[in-house]
Amino acid sequence: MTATQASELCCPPAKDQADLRPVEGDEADEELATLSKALGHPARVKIVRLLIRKNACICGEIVDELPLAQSTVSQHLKVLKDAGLIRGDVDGPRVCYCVEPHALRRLRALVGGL
Amino acid sequence: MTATQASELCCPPAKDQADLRPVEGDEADEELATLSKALGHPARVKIVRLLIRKNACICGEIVDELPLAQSTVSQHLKVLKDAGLIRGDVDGPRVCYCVEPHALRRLRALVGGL
DNA sequence: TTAGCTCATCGTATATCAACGATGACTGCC
DNA sequence: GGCAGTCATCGTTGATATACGATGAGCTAA
Repeated sequence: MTATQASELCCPPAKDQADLRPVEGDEADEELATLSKALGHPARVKIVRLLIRKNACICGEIVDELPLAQSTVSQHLKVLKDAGLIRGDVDGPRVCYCVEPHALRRLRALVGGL
Repeated sequence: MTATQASELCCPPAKDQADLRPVEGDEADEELATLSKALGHPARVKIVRLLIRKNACICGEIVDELPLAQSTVSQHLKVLKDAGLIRGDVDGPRVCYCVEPHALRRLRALVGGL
């Protein structure tokens, strides 16, 4: 791997433990709304896809892939992080972003529960 | 059925034809963002659930179920309708709302495609 | 026709979002 | 220490979103 490629710095194999929280009720509604809102912008959808496709991604790589300023991308990353959809691990001067697989599973469960 | 209950006025059995559109690419990203954005508010999640649970629903019933003004609910319904998630059929002085099953399936496919 | 009911739309106020450039914090290298 | 690179945050601007009351449009029944 090269220095400009994200690696296994973050994103551990993610032990698959079941999520036993209900997919209905007020809390589930809030959760689904929060996750949906985070995905409610094309740029953020693209970011999530990018992170999935490359498994992990340095912030700079994401900026290169999108027609947006670095500060704007950083803002979108913050929205996704606040929603729990992605994680950012500091790697020296860089930050390695990756998706939170359990959050994605949770979203699928909530949407499937509709 | 009583006058205050939604019936089979709208929501036909919905013939199950497969959706062949891709779950990736720019168009899919826009679509997922649009649908997600529409679900990105707790009140709208509750509305969708209500419509699913009752199969269909008169606008007034929805207003009764939510702690929001009628005009606000109407606005949320418009957002959901514009996103294609629900449909509203006029029934005399009332409007019968119901979910668009294919839109829900499409959302599941798009989220599943992540 | 009139009255009443249901719902959409308008107008408005406040809050949040989305985008950018500029700046600051932090790291690693010389 | 000083410098370059990477990314987050700040400050700002314009656009949307959210909520409400008030009003209007359309139907039904009297």
